[in-house]
Amino acid sequence: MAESIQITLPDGSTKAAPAGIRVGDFVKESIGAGLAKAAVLARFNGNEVDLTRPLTENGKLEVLTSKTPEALDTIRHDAAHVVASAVQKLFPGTQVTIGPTIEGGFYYDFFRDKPFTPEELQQIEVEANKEIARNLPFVREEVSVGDAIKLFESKGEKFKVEIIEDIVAKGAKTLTLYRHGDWVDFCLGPHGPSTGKIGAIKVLNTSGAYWRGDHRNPMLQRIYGTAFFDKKDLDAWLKQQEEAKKRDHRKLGRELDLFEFFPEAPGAAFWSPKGTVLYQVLADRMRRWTRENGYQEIKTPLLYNKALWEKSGHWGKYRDNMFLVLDSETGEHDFSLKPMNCPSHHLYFASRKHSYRELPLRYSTQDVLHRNEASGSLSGLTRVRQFAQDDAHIYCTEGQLADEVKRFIQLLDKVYAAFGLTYVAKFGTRPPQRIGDDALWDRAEGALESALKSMGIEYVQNPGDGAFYGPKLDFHVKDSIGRTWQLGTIQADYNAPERFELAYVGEDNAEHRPVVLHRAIYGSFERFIAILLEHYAGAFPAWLSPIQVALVTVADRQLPFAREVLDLLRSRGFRAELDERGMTMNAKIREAQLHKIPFTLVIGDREVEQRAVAPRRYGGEDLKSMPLDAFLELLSKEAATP
RNA sequence: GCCGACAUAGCUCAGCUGGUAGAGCAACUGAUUCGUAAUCAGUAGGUCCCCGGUUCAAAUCCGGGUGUCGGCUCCA
Repeated sequence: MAESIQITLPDGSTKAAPAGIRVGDFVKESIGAGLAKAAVLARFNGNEVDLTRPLTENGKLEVLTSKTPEALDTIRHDAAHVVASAVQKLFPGTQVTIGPTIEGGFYYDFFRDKPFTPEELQQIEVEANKEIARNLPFVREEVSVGDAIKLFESKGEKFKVEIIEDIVAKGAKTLTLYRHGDWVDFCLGPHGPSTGKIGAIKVLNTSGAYWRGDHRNPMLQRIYGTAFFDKKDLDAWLKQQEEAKKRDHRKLGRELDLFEFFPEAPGAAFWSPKGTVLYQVLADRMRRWTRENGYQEIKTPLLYNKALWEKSGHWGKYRDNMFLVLDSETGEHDFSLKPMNCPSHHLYFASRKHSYRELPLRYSTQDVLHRNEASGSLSGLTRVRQFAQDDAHIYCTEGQLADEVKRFIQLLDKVYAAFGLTYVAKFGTRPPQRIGDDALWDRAEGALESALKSMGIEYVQNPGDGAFYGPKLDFHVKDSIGRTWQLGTIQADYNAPERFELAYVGEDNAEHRPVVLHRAIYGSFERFIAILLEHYAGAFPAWLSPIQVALVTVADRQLPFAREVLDLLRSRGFRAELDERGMTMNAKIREAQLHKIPFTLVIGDREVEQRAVAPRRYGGEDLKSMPLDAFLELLSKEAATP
C-alpha cells in the first residue's frame, strides 16, 4: 500500500493521491482528462516540474496549460532541443553548448568548423519537423556528475563537459539529463511531455556568438528559432515581425527624408532640412526642460590634448574608442575628439572656487561627441560614431545625492511621458572591480534605490553592472523589433572628483569633495530620434513634425490666396509648405499623407471666397472648411509644445 | 573587431546555369486646372560598390577591400 499525500489545487481544494504518482497521471485521475491533455508542465510548491515527475510529498500543484506563458517558454526550450538533435543528426561531429529561450523564441549555440548555410538551416527545420511529427516523449533522468561527464566525454562534447565541471566546482553532485528519441542533453528542465506539443517551429537565422560571451573564446554558431503551439500563432507572429519592419527608423528615415548615411562617413548621420528641424525642436525643448530645472548650459571644446584624457583616465581605459588626432608639430597623436563631456565639465568646474551655497551645480551641454565604435556594431541611428547627448553633470554634496537623483527621475519621467514612451529602469550595482570602500557604495546605492522607491518606480536589479566609479540607473526603451536600447542614465561618480581635485568650500570654511552625477534623458539625440520614429511610426505629433501643414490648391488659380495663407502660417511660427507643382490635387494630398504631415489644407474657390481653409488630418479625417482664424486656433492648440 | 548575408537608375526591385542591363515610382518637358490617397503623353537617367584575377567574353565565377544588414563583443 503506497502512502498517501495531499495535493492542494489552486481553487483551494485538496485531493489525496498515492505517493510517487506522476504529475500527469494525478491530473488525469483526480482532475480530468481534458486538463491532462492540455497540460504542458506544472508548478509544484513554486517550482516548475515536468508532467512525468513523481509527487512524493504534500504540496500545492498548479497545472500550466498551453495558454500560459510558462508553457510557451517550455515548448520553445523543447524546440531548442529538437533543433540541436536535428543538427547533430544532419551534421555529425557538431558539438552542442547551450540553448536557452529568449523573448520571442530560442537559440542554440553549436561548435563546428564552418557556419551553417541558409540551405542547411532549411534542412534543419525539415529535420526538426520530422522529430516533432514522431511525437517523442521527453524523458528526465537524474545521474551523478561523474556519469554525466563520462557520457559527454564519450560523445566528444567538450563544451558540455566544461559546463558540468563548472557546476561540479559549485558543489553539484547530481544533475539531470533530458532525452527525446536517442538524443540526450544535460539540462535543468522542465520540458513538455513530448516533441509533439510543439505545434509550429521556425528556424530563423544564424550568427556567430562567442563561447560564454567572451570575445577571447572560440566562436560558436548560433541558430535562432521560434516555436508556438499553433501554426496560426507562428504566422501571426511572423506577420507582426513584418509589420514591425515597416516602422524601422532606417526605412522611415528615408521615406520621410530625415537623415542619410554615406559610406564616406560610416556611423555619422547627415541630417536633411526636415531631420534638422526635428533635431532642433528636440534640442530646444530639452534646453527648456533643463533650464526650468536649474541647469546651466555651457559649451566646451571638441578637441583636447592628452593631458586631459590622462587626468580623466580615458587615455588608459578608453583610448581604443577615441578618435585620436595627429598634431603635425609633434608628429604624435596627442589630441583626441571628445567621446564624453565629463572631463571638460570637470575642468571647468575646477577652474574656480565653489561655495556650498552654489550646490547642486548643474552644467548641461549638447555638444557633438565621437566614439570609435566597433565597425560591426554600427546600426542606423541607434548605434553611431558621432552623436550628441543631452548631457549634464550635477555637482552636489553627498547629502544632496538622493534628492538630486529623485529630481532627475522626476524630470525624466515627465519627458518620457511627453512622448508617450514607457521605459524600464535598471539599477546597476557595484561591480567586482571598483574604487571606494563598501560604506561609500552602500551610501551611493542607497541614494539611488531610495529615489526609485520613494517615487514608486519599478526597476530591475542589474547586479554588478554599475560603473567602476559608482552605481547607476539606466532607462531602457524598446525599438520596433523588440530590441531594447538604453536612453536615459544617471550615474554617481566618486572617482572623477578625486582625479580632478574638485572641491567646494563648506559651511565650516574647509574644502570638501563634491559627488558628481552624470546624467542624460534622451541619451543621445540620434538614438532618441530613432526610437521616436519607431514609436510614432513616423507620424509625429504636430509639435515635432518637421512639416506641420501642407497646403494644396484645387487649381492654380487659388495659388495667390494659398501663398498668403502660407506666409501667415510661417509668420506665426508654424512649419508649412505649399506645393506649387503641376500635379493634381489628389496626387498632392496623397503625397502629404505619405509624408505623414499632420494637417493638409485644401484650398479651392470656396475657401478663397470665404478666406477659409479645409483641413484634413493625417489619416484622412476631413475637418471641412473653416475660417482661417479657426484653423490657426486649432493648430496652435495641437502643435503646442508639451 | 569576430561570424554570416547582402550591395544593379534618386527609391523599391527584376536580370535562369557567364554573351557588355530592365520595370514601377520619383525627376525633367509638354498637355491637363481637377474638391480630399497616384491625370495623360513623351524625355532623360546606370564605371551593375571599389580593386585585382579566371575567361574569347564577367552585373553574373574567384580573391581582396569598403559599406550596409542580422547577431556576438561593447555601448548613449
